[in-house]
Amino acid sequence: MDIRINYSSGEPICRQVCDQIKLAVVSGRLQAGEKMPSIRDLAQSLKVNPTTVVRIYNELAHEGIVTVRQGQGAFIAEGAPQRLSPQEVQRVVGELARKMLIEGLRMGMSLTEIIKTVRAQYGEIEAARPNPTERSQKSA
Amino acid sequence: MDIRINYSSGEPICRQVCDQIKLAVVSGRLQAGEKMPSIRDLAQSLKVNPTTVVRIYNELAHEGIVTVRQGQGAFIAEGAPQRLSPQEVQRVVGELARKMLIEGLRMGMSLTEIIKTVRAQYGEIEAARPNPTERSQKSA
Amino acid sequence: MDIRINYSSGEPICRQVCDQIKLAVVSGRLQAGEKMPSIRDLAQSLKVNPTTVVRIYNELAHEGIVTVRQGQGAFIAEGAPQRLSPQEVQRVVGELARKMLIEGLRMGMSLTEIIKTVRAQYGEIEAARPNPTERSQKSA
Amino acid sequence: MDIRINYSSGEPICRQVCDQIKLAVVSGRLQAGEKMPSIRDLAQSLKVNPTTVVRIYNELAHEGIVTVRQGQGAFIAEGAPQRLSPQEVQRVVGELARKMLIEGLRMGMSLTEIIKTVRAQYGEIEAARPNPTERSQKSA
DNA sequence: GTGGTCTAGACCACT
DNA sequence: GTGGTCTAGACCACG
Repeated sequence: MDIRINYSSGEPICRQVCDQIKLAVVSGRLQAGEKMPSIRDLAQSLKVNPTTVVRIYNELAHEGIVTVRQGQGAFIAEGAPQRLSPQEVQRVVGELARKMLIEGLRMGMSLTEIIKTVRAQYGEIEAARPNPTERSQKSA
Repeated sequence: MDIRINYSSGEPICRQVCDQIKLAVVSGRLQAGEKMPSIRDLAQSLKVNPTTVVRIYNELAHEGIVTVRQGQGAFIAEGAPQRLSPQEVQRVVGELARKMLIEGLRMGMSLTEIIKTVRAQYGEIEAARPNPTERSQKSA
Repeated sequence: MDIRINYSSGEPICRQVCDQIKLAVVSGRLQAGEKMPSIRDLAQSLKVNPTTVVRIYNELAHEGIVTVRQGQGAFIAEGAPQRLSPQEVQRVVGELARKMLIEGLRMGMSLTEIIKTVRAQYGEIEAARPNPTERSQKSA
Repeated sequence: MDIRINYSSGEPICRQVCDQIKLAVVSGRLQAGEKMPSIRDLAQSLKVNPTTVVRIYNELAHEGIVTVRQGQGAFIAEGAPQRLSPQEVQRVVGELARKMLIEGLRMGMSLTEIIKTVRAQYGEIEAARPNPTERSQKSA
């Protein structure tokens, strides 16, 4: 799964792990229907308490990212189509955008530079996406 | 000061206030050298605990945004509030951009829509900025 | 708060408590903005573990029923307008309706009787609603 | 048998299957005396663990919906599957109605809309019922 | 004082 | 085996 935890960042472990799993889903590294490690296995590999993983899977299930099947395990959910209303989506992303802008502008970046950074991050997410049909192409 | 607190967002109050003060600085509403309200005044106007304001001023001082002069109060710092190296700036903003992208993409937005949202938020920030060509006007 | 827990029903404690709080909210017994008991207090009065109450408040916050303010406590949320899309609402209620119908029909009730039961339950919820302006009227 | 399992709803599989069999009984698709599939057949067609089917038949037998005859298999029970007193029936359905109402009202639906949803669900159940005037037709 | 997170370990239901 | 819930108690951040 390649999840890395920064124990000294102050950010809660469960948030870190959730974010990395979300990223893996968005970038396509985790495909819909794919089975997640069991709570006990993931807890062991991350060296955290099983109940912490329980919370992680719970939160992801709440957000519609994984679905949990009793006795079988957790699985990446099939495309979660619009659980939230479009206004909510807009509001959530708008808030994150504002936060990013405040920090960037405060530290002297221009809007253009910030958007360039956004595009660069998007490129990284896309680059992580497995492209099974064109694996050998490097700079397409 | 026009600081608005969202008590129900789950985001710590001190963080909200810090962010809005930073925003006021980058948008030019607060000019270098300007005096900040006293701790007890700000606490009263924001209806928060004075110790919370203490923490806010401490954090802002730590980030180089205000300077506290013993017995005189807190002032917006003169120097550019840019303590971090360009790489650090890039890293911080990049991280915020990634979080925004992950949420937006996950909820079905395209890169184009997300960037549109960023521009819209930037517009709102700019709208709050006092018009630089009419600096000398006091009560416009 | 008048919350009663049935320890032998097999239904999880947190679900029971959540349901009763939701009921109190829709019936108006708990008003928007009202303060909930602190985690420790509620835990003590319900004689459950504080972490169980943490889970309860967490879930209610996730559903937009309460808002939690760090260091201040939990409060009934101001009217949560349409967090879910109308289709989701329809789906959720439809599922609950179907379940009720299956049980009722299986046990020999007619659609008419079932709907009568629904109306009766609605009456009970309404009856529990505090009516501050017409308190003395009995059978209005 | 036309049983559909929603693996991602979080509801236990055994409960889902039980409910659908009950539904088939009340809607007349399964007639009294009719033979149920063998445990291993049903397990295979539903792609679930045989022990899950064992539990399902046990639960249905316990509720008086099927009767298990040693060495012959399970059959839909002859007598009306009404074990509970009218008061009990009222209580069970009332509880389900209340839960439905709480969710619906909380999400902004009116009583009228909720009852409309109930009728719509009833319509779907009726649509699945084989036409009683054409009972003798086998392959209609 | 408030809630948030994490650990540790128990017991249960489901597959 | 799987996840779900609950208890017990620690430590931290926020107000």
